[in-house]
Amino acid sequence: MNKKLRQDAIVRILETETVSSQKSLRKALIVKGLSVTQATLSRDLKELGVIKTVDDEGGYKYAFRENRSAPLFWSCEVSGNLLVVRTEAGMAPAVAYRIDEMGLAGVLGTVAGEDTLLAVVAAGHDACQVKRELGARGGDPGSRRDR
Amino acid sequence: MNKKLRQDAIVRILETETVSSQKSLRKALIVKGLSVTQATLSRDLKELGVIKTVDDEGGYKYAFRENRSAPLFWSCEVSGNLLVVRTEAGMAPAVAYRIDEMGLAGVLGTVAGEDTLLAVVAAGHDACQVKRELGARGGDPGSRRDR
DNA sequence: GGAAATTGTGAATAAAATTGCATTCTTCCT
DNA sequence: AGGAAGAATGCAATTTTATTCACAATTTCC
Repeated sequence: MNKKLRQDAIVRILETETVSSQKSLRKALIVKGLSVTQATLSRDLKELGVIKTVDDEGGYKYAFRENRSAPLFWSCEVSGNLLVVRTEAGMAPAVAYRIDEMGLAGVLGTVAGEDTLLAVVAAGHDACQVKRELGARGGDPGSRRDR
Repeated sequence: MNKKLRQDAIVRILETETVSSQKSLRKALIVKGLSVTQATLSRDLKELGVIKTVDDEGGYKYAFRENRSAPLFWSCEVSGNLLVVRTEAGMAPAVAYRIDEMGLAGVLGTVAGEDTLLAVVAAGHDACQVKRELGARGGDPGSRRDR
């Protein structure tokens, strides 16, 4: 029952050392007292989303899958004819710009603070519908998950 | 000497189809009239920065390496005690925020427009040095290159 | 122009990764 | 506790990928 433990160790190793094969990763784990077969590593790496990439100039190197297309914003709530969109600190203006660019039907305009922006929905348009539109194009699927 | 041609074909194939092994990629190429060996594919893929990732739930899939950590800004020039940083449209405030966060020695503060920001360098500090510091942490290495 | 280096490629082979299967642990239920 | 169901893992076989070697084609330099 040391799967979690082992995978954590793998993450730590990949974060610090440069590993270019499952064989050498296995060696590194054994040093840490974790004995596994290469087969298990293959499964672990797949599970962890670890991929073999090209190390600038030369060899291969295991690394984490890039934060798959980072979400544009963190959340979006409706209040009356307003959409309240929360973003990463400092990103609100940029996100507002993006939303403007989208040209979503029903969005009259946006105003951005630092980490929050408001999008004003035109009368006769359903703010919730707009929210859905927006969500489909870049909302955070689930909560934050980086590495 | 159809290397370029072949690699272009590979790119096109990977963009449209889902490929999970070099063998099947080879088959796809042969269909297009391009005959190559797996060995060459291995080399091409490495060269193109194509990696084997995990296709959401289940199998493997070849894909392009993520735009390796997109550059924070496009350019940065020095004028006297000012750094003029150009960014993607709408991103200047966000980038300014990031630069503030970095806490670079010698940067007194930043002012952001839409796609340009100024960083004011304190007297007694070398703006060029600051620029270098900054460049090391997110400038665009060469020009834009997405896919 | 021609020798020398560089580049591109396939065939063969080595190395690495994945998978099927059997076995061992874990959980959960009754 | 007893035991079934499921998860985890090793081992072995297989598949897939990377690399080595040899040579042909191309480019680069006198």
